[in-house]
Amino acid sequence: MARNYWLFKSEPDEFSIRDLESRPQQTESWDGVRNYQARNFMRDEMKCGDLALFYHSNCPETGVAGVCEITQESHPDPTSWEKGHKHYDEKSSPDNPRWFMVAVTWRETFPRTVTLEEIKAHPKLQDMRIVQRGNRLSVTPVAKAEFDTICKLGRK
DNA sequence: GCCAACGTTGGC
DNA sequence: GCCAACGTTGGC
Repeated sequence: MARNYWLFKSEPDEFSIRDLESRPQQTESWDGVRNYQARNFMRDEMKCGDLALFYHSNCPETGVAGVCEITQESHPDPTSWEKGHKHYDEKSSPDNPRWFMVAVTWRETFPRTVTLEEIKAHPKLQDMRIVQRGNRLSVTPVAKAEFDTICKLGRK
């Protein structure tokens, strides 16, 4: 089975690729996703071994900062039933979880960020959801060719 | 900080 | 099931 490719958005003030790199085993649960489409991608389609672009949003240099790998497939997100948690949802419970998360492991931080501006200007990256107006999904699928193109840009 | 775009909620 | 109101996202 071919692996799939993804893009994960995160505000670096909250959680950056450097944060992931410095976690134990360089691994962290991607909790807090509260959007059904993004949840369904994680729950139904992500497999161990899939690779993901780590995108920094809402910051001085928005763009792809590196790569991580899905190392644990989806399971219920316990922060969803933790009262007082920022992402608490009263309709989610251990018996009937509404939200799911995967775990990701750091793979590389690019020597330079591939900026949104650059992605928007690149002829091969025009179909990426990140360049489409008003796109707010925090987890999106990416084509292998797009993934490879971005890695090439980030590594040089 | 602004504001357009979007997803969700809830009254009807 | 419609849709207006609302809250959030995220580029700028």
